[in-house]
Amino acid sequence: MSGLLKLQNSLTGELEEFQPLEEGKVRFYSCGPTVYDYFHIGNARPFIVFDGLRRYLEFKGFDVEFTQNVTDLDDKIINRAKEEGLKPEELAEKYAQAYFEDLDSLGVRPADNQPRVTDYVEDIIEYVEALIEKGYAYEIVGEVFYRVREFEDYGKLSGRSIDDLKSGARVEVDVRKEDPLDFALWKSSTEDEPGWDSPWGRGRPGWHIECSVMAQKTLGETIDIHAGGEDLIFPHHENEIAQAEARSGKQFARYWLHNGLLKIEGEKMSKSLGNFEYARDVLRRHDRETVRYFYFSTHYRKPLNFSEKNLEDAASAVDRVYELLDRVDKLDLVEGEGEKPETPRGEEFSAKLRKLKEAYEDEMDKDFNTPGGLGIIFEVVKETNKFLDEGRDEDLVLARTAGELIGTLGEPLGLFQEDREESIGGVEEELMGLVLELRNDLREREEWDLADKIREGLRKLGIEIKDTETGTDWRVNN
RNA sequence: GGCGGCGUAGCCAAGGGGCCUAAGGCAGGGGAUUGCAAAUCCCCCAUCCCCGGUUCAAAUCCGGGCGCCGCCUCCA
Repeated sequence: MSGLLKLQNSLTGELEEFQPLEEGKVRFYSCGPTVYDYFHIGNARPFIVFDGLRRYLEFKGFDVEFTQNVTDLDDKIINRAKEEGLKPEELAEKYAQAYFEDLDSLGVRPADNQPRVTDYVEDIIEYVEALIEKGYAYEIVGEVFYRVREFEDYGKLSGRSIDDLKSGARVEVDVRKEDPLDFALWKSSTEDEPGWDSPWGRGRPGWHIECSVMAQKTLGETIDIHAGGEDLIFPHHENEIAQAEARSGKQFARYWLHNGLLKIEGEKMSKSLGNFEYARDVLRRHDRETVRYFYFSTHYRKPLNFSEKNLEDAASAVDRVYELLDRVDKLDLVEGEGEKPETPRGEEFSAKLRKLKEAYEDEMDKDFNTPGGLGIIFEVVKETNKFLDEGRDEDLVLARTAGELIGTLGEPLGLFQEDREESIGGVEEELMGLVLELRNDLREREEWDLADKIREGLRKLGIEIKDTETGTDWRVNN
């Protein structure tokens, strides 16, 4: 019987035990991108982190239905399309494609539902009509606004009152609105802007409505988890709550989760500041597991500083695990043998593995504490190395159990899942075999100078070799 | 100005009243192993931002500083 997962709920500000509305089934919505550009490495944080949480929920045995929207209709898209000389829908399609590619490169599993705003315009119109009917929205010459004062709980997520907001408001006042804080549900479109016919004339949805609609359409009126970057708390998520709860009269999302922002040189990474780097560019320098490790090495709610040094450290850390996994593979252990330890040291090792697995879950259950979980994985690595250093006996197969455990514990993080066997293949592969064979002949004759010269030469070519009890291994460094 | 958060080793980062004589990773130093490397193992490397207070006991709670960050405007 595993423990209960606890999550820090932004709505209550407390660490709460996670219980889905329906036993065993989790309805999970995470804010997706507006596809007007490639996403940057800061945008990637929620994608990776909540992909991780989704996987961990499954690890815990939940059936998870996961929705992540694609906002393919927005003013930013319209503006960007003009710059690139494309139609808005062409531009959106281009970057939606890129988004899926980049997610795949990052090892993010596709969501179960990936609704696009343009497919939900009819639903949005109906939704807005319902809000008008209930008195939560009003039309002014072709535009519809949400009546913030009408929604009693307005501000409950971001912890502010309407009056606080007004005093600090930097919003330019639209004189037509009843209240400066009222926000657009529907905007009118000019001839050259994308538009749909509606009861209020030709227009398009406002900024926040799409998430409420698509979340509820795909997952139901009350969802379990709603997640996104902490910069979305206000106004985006606050407005989503206002729309959704006004319409359904029910709680919209039971657990609100927010990830901390990625910083670069101490400042938030953002498109408007221009201090960002595209995820796809980072992936040219670092492999996906390095990038994932980097994100999971800090708790998801905390700010995280992006730097090349941090990524390099992450790469070294990931390598340490693969060294061990590789070491286990090289043992050529037979499948299906040795489930039960036969020696005292085997017993002991086995018991340690069981304890570490529990410890991992204990850590991860504390608000998805991935740094804690990673710490445990490294303890498995150390224990297994020690176990192997002690020598070979009939319990050696337990090393395979340990290797599998690392795969199991790494799965929610999308780490340690790769088969890192180098196979550059073909002639090169055979050439390497020949070179190493020759070098080993030299070593046998104790012609160290020549053997070392070969090693050094290979190193300069980016090929690292190491001599082990079982032969000489090599790998290409990028 | 309002609201929220953060400050732990050279760097990254868990811990959140006693099991902390503070996990884990990276880097560094010493040792074992090795022909030498690499990998691995062992050892070393932190008065937990400052000042007060509560308590038998505080990195952990409270108060006050100082510093940093986010939101209040499109933003993950």
